[in-house]
Amino acid sequence: MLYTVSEVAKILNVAPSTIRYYDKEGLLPFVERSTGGIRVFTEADLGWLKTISCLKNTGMPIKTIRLYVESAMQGDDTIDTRLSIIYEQRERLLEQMKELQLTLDIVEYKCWYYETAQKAGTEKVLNAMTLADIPEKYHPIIEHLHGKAE
Amino acid sequence: MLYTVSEVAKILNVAPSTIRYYDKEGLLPFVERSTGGIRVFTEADLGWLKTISCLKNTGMPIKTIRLYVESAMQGDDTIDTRLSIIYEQRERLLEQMKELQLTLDIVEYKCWYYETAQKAGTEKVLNAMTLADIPEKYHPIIEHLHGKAE
DNA sequence: CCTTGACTTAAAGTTAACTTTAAAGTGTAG
DNA sequence: CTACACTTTAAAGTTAACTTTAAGTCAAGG
Repeated sequence: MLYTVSEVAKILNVAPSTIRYYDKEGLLPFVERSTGGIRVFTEADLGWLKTISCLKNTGMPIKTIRLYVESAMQGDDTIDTRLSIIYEQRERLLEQMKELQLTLDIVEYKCWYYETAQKAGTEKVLNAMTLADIPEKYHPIIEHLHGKAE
Repeated sequence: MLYTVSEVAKILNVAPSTIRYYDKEGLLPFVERSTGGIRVFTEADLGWLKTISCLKNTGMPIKTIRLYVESAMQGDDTIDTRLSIIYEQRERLLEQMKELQLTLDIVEYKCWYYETAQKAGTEKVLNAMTLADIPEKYHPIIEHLHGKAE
């Protein structure tokens, strides 16, 4: 199965211009061209693009992705380089997981907060509460924010 | 306890100019000034800033944060608005969690891939492998990428 | 009082990641 | 063979989120 730029773009849910931009930035050195100069994507290319898309969506800058892809093109001499890029990315992902979890905790507290305010029709009921009135699972996050609940 | 711009910046691990930029963009309407016009942050302001920082770090655009903060300043009439902003953010966070988990799965597979290549000194051993030679836990991710392993 | 370091603003500059535009070429269906 | 949708490129434009600069103001120690 072979794909055009637009088909690949549709699968990855991005604009065709984005794919061309990635190519121009050296992220897709493996993509071949037809005799007329048109990009032809293979199934394997699509696998690469899915990986690239994931790395980009979780914050790896394009320059770093290029370094990784270029290394992979150069073969066995660059295994160490690629392994260390991947290790670093794993660290960053675990960091991001933690940040995401903290934000989710805050957001779930806010959900409870505004649902309570909505039922009462006012935030006053919440300002009047002490810690004892607030479900225990929200206590750590309130402590984290450390000021009054908003 | 009161704080200056630089102190707050240090606590949140950002540049002081970033805090001033957030203020200019209307993210900090609650921050008061000294008679001389210098920003004075309270403990409660810091709580706000931690929330804002989390929302921003998990991809909420500054315009949306402003909408949320401005609503909070307007009191009880905006409880519905704020609740829906928070619900939407929760959706986005759960989406991000999924994307992050997928990327982490890919990255862990790559760790195994390059560690194996490193031990052998070449990627050839991996190209020669069939699915049966690869630990089962990586099968779903290989299927997701669908092309050959890189 | 004066120095010094941190604060203030407005405005311009930077960077990353695209997107748009324009002009031209490709490939396929009728 | 021609029409037409889709592809190509280079170059310019856009947007978000800061950062830097410049010119000035504030506040605490000596």
